[in-house]
Amino acid sequence: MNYWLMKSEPDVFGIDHLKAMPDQTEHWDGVRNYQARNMLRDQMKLGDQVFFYHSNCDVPGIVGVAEIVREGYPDFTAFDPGTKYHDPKSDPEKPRWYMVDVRYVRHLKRTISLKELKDMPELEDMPLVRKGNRLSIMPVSAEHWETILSLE
DNA sequence: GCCAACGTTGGC
DNA sequence: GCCAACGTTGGC
Repeated sequence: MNYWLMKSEPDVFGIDHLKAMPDQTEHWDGVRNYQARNMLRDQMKLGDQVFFYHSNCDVPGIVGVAEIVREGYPDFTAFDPGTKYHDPKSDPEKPRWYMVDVRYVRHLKRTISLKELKDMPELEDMPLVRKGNRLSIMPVSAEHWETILSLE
């Protein structure tokens, strides 16, 4: 079992949106970064646990837990000329972008803010708190996962 | 709204 | 293959 962190802007698609979806499940579309794509396509496995992170908001931080319920498959929004995620270079025969399906598990009892995470010496190796890291999907070690949950 | 950090693009 | 220009992310 692997652990992950996935960022989303609550104004666009927050954890409450996920919870409100049918089956509390949604496909995680729109990732247009190769490093993140490789994780979606190759590494995320059924049952993997995910921290749901809110970015670009008043209090950026981890707000809940989700899990992977479908492994990587082509991100069809790349094929749709009508959407902002359209990428003419992604060919349905040879898709460039991938996504997974994610299901809501629970809210944390409280938001664990980015600031709080940055203040934890145990988490200084976490990519999330390192300067300039803009990846929207990143792996979380089992140790960091437990440390973060212990803050709840 | 600003801007640092980073990724991508494309001319050469 | 280099690198300048440009676009995006995301904290503040």
